[in-house]
Amino acid sequence: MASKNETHKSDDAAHAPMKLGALEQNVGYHMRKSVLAAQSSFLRETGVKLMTGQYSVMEIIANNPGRTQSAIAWAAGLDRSSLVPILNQFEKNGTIKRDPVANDKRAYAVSLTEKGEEDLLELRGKVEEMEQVFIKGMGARSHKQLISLLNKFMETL
Amino acid sequence: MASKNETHKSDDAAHAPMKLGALEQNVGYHMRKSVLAAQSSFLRETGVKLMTGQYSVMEIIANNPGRTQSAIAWAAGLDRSSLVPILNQFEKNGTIKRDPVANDKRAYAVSLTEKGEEDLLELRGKVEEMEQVFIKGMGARSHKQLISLLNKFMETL
DNA sequence: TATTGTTATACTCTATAACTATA
DNA sequence: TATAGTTATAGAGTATAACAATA
Repeated sequence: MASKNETHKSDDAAHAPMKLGALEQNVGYHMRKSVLAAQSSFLRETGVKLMTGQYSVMEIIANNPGRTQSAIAWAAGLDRSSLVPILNQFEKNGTIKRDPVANDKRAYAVSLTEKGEEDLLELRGKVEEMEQVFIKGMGARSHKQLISLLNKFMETL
Repeated sequence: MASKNETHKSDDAAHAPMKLGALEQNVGYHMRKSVLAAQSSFLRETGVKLMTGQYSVMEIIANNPGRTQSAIAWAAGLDRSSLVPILNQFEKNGTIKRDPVANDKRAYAVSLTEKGEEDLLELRGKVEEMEQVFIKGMGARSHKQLISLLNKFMETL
């Protein structure tokens, strides 16, 4: 940020009384704001600047070792082509490996390396620490309910 | 998307059985996925490709006419500099105008033009149509609760 | 000195289309 | 013909730093 008055942490007197109108009942607005706030909060607390979705991709690979890139992209909600640079970076870092698939020479079986497993453990620790802040802040019940309602929301799309 | 098997609308047999592991209890993952899904869903239904936050900025201006760019940026969760190209575009389209401020020659009082009001009305109609799909899909009670929980979530940050 | 708006710049994230090598 | 991965390319969307004008 270029100045200090633009974070939502401090509601500056000069800005605070802003009306939202129709935005107030708009799920998209609240979700977008929550995501942005959560991202900068995570960066602030952990110092880790996550490439959006990087952690998600790692968890998906960890939980589904040996799957193809297409399957991973699908699970992450990304295009095949969008996953390529992410996996290239991971491979370069020694986080993942691409093994040949038995009966299909076009595809790769993607999995975490040992280093990848270690990296994930560390990253997951930080993510879960953050999650605990949320859980304590809003209550375990609300936290659980929020996830449940987000899933319900996605089902309507 | 480059192929048809990567949308979450169709859960293709080849991809469907993917485990999420720790992601399952991760609010950020679910929020991010919801936002992405909602965006592409809005594009699919309305054909309107909204610059992220464009609608939000219009509503903020409409509900707080005459405020400065800094105040608007703050309310939208953006940096001052990030708002400039958005407002330039709006000004070029004849959506907003920048008037001088009485006692401060540095600042502009931003407001919608008549055309801007009309544009917003049309856009708001489409957004509210989409919102009705959500409300019908998940139930008015859950919809309201989701917004409430998102606000609660943001307070923890 | 501090603030408003702006510019210049750069980086992240994502997609589309076309290519290659297989199937 | 169709699919898996890749490349080349482009376009949002955002931020930081530095600047001119003004406070």
